[in-house]
Amino acid sequence: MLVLPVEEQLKVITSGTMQIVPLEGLKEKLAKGKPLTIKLGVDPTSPDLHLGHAVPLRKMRQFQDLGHNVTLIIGNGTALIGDPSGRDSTRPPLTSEQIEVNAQTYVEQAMKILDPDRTTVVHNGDWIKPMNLETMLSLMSKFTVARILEREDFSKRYHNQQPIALHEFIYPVLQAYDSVMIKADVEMGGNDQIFNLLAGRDLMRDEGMEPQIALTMPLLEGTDGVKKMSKSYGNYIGLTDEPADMFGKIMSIPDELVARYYRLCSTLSIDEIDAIDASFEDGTADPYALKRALGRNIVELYHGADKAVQAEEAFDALFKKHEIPDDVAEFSVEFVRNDQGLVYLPKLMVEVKLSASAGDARRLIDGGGVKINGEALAPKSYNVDPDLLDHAILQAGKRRFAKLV
RNA sequence: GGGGAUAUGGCACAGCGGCAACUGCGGCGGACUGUAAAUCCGCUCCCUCUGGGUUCCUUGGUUCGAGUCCAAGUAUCCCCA
Repeated sequence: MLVLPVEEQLKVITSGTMQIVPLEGLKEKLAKGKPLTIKLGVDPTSPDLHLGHAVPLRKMRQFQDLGHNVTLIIGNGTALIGDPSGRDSTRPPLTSEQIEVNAQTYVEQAMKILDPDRTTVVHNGDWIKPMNLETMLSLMSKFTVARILEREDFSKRYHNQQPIALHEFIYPVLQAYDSVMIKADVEMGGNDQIFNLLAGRDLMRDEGMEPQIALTMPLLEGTDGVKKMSKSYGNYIGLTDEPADMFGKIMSIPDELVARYYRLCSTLSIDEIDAIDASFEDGTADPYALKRALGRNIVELYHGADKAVQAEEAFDALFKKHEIPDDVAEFSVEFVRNDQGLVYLPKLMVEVKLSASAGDARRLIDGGGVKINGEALAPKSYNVDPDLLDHAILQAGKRRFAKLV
């Protein structure tokens, strides 16, 4: 299976990667001609994966396609700490049950990208939880506080006078220990993981093993085009997002990000991606067409070809023709009439989840952002005739709908 | 263990004792568009609202009135041990 020469493999492996430390070491490992063990550790802190999580997963898939093996480490042990990487505050702890549930959905979603036949899934709680204090202390003695404090996220928190809890310091130590346990050849991670990955190298060397190669992928920017994709920023594209939603979110990324998304998220070949890159470079690219094609590609990857076509059609209907989508969420509500027999709309909008509060709904109406059956409401028209609302479709802004039944 | 500093709405940063609280970012809505970017306008604690209610770490106190003053507590950071 492993027939490709080292240089050919490197072309695939280096596409889109941020750092490979050290590159020479990777070449040496590849030159042995044996399948390597590629490690990715994941903390099941959130049950939903997004395209940002998919970036390293896709790189792993490329490794698999080159004939290498992947070990996915479910961090049910390390999750007790919560990875401080890139964080500006301590993570809230999770319960074991939450972690189990999250881990399961994580693997389910990851397998949309990975090749299950070449993937091994292990739980680091298996060796972390039974660890005794002696082993623990011996591990911790291999790292110094100054070294750990070098990390940007820690030193930043330190200088910003934000708290760092003691247990957060041992996260990199435990992650490094995982590499020892599974004898990783390459550990992957987001670029914010570089410190943890290098800690793995140190510890492996300490244990007399050949140190792993650290390979990092860039952090994918979210739909706002600025901040890294993250659920808490609300700029994420979830792997389980509905096809139409996923397509729409991809369409809303800034043009500058299209080439990058192709590189990090699409299934196109390296050559095709290089060509797209080049077209952006020399200004011959058609960003709109390329973005649509990107949307199709990504939706197809996670939902299949049929859904991708439907998603694109639904997008056109909604945003080019301004049609009301046919899968609007339905609500059966009782109309509460006032003395004049009218219905107070703001309250109703809260009930059908179009608005967070009545006051918010009132402001939306005043701003001209509320429509009933496609008709915009005049400012201050908070009380409406119930006949108008009968089986009506309410719309808040451009994309939020609710159907009354 | 001793000394000092800080604590304001999603974030950042203001706030002579009369404030639902300056400003920036973010977010939402509208116009323009390719649901992009840029630009312009409006909104951004809750409430059927020309008004009412509840806020500025917590609890007490001073005061006609406190985010603003006092006391205690809590949390974080800094210096010393």
